[in-house]
Amino acid sequence: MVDQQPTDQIERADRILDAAKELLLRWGYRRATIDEIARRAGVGKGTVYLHWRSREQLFFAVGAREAVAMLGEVVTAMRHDPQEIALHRYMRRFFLEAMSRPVLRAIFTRDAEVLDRFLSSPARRPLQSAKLLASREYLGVLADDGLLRARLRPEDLDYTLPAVMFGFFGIDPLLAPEVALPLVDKADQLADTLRHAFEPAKPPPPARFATAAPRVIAVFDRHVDDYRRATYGTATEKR
Amino acid sequence: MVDQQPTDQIERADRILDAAKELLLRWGYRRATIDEIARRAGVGKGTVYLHWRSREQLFFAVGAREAVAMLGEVVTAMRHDPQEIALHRYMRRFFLEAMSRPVLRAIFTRDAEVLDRFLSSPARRPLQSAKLLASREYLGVLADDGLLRARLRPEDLDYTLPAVMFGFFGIDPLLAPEVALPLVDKADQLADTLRHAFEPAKPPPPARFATAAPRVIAVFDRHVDDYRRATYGTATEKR
DNA sequence: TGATGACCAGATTAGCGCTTTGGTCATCAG
DNA sequence: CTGATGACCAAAGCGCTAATCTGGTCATCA
Repeated sequence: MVDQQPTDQIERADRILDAAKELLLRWGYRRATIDEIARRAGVGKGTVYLHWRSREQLFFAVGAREAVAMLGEVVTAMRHDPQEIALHRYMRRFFLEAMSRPVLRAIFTRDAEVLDRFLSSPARRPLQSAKLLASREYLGVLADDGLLRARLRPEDLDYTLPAVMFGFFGIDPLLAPEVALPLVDKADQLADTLRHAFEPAKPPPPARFATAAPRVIAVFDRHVDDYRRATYGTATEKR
Repeated sequence: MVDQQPTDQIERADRILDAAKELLLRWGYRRATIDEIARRAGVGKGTVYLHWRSREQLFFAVGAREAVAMLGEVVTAMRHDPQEIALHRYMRRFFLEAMSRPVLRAIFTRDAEVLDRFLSSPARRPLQSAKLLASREYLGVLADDGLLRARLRPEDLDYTLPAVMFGFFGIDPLLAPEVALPLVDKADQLADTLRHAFEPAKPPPPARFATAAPRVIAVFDRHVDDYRRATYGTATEKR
């Protein structure tokens, strides 16, 4: 921990992030101005720039904070039941969590109404990266412990897994309304698809999950830290 | 066959469609004007409207003609080797064919540069419909002949299959350049994914494909007819 | 010393003629 | 008489300018 931030700084950052999130969801990225965000957070505009380098970074932080919350749920579930580390279980939860959080849903469904030009902003990329979805380290642990299909190398998933996930996140507006499914059913379909496509045909013994779980959890804990730093960490950084 | 069109009418329609396709690919939907299309096809503007009700319908016909060509290849392959009717083989070919034909590639990758506001035109929908992708009838035949995974009903695929396909068609611009794959490798990944996700774990005996092939081919022949009619058929229809 | 908001340049929007274009139909050629 | 045409029209699109807004800075202040 190099530069732990004082609590009141974190609190102020949270107030600003709350205001930014609120305005983002109500008015969309374009109309959520720094002036209005600062006003609602009860701080001066300059103060916002004491926390984040730019408007883009501020909104990235909004997403990063949501990612922290989501991954927190994921890790909690994994601690409670090691089988949750299975790719299809993780992705099922990821899908449900992401779709239930308006900010993350906007990001993962690429909602142009909400995100507007933030969609094509480089600052958004880390929020949709392979790291957030399923990092190499995570997939490496699964592969090492026989939790992926035989002859499936982790790098095969670099292309294929994002393709499938992107499909499930984005397909809705393209389907006729009569094909609509409850969210949970979509998540189940996704889980089924991933399990058959990428996991061993016969379910691995529970012991194998127990073995792998600590390492998986360590990986995710690290990711959570990364995103938490990205949320608050720019304030004291040098330019 | 109610109103078979004279050959010279078909030829003229093809000339117009050629010009429309050329301009669509070179200039994009927005700038491909009816005037210029008519000029290049060597006909008066009014003549275009003797074939299609509107500009949108004309461009739909451009896509429908491509679909006919693509499905023609598919059917030919199926006649040559009954195993081609397998979902993963069909979709592999579909993906490769669609990605190799500029018009279809623009449609399936939702290329905004080329399609512009044709993207949100209702006339485009039948070109991306479940029918073109994998009709209920086709999936029904597969299910009846044991070519789908046990306990997988065709209607389960209504949502899931388009989701996966859409993902593979659309993921490219979202991935880091270093993850880029040759087209054929993407098609192979897609085929692998679909086979494991939706087909029986042990490959069905060849005889089963031979049995099912004629019915599958009949289904596709019907779809080809539908799209062919959609390509040329509006000329003599009443308003 | 940390917070602020007046300030500025550059980007965005609104207003407004001018041009382009999808679609029609009176006219004409064969 | 039939099928093809292009002049024509309303409406949408475009380019231009002036006026407004907003991200980001920094001198000033509590």
